[in-house]
Amino acid sequence: MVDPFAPVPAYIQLADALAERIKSGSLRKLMPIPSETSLQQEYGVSRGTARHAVALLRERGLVFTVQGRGTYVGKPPNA
Amino acid sequence: MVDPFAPVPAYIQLADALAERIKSGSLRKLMPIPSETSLQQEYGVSRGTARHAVALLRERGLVFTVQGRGTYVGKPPNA
DNA sequence: GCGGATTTGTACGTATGTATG
DNA sequence: GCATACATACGTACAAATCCG
Repeated sequence: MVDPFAPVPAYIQLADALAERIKSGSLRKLMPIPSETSLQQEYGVSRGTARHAVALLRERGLVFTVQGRGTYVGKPPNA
Repeated sequence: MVDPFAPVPAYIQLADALAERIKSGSLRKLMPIPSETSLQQEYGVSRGTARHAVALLRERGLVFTVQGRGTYVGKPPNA
């Protein structure tokens, strides 16, 4: 759960939490991370904030996203 | 003016239009690009879409942003 | 092929916080 | 104090892609 009163923005807290779950191995390579709506409920944030957090992970190269499928840990298999 | 019916998203149309204005020299280095609210009115999009477009230009290294000041063409003078 | 469910993508709106001038 | 501008966060709605029965 994200702390809405913390000085660090919710989307960063969420991104860090997910990065930790990946680093710890609880989310493994090529496995899907929770959907945006799941993150919304699990962490008590809006979908926009969840999307923002996932976008950060994408910029860091930790995950890749496929429309209609989901977001996965690691780098895209092909291309 | 952005075409909301075009297959290419509004924020990409806007980013491309701004990139063109920079490339053509109508927006010159270290000069501020129009504010988000200006872009909003000039191109008939919402502020969120204007912000999205500017974020793209930032990722491409075409502009840099200073909170409370504005967004400028080129790279940050210092640092 | 079709329809429904799921998931991400786009676009809009509003409110509030923070920083600068 | 006020105006401007960016940052964060919430909400809604619909589109597009995918998957499955």
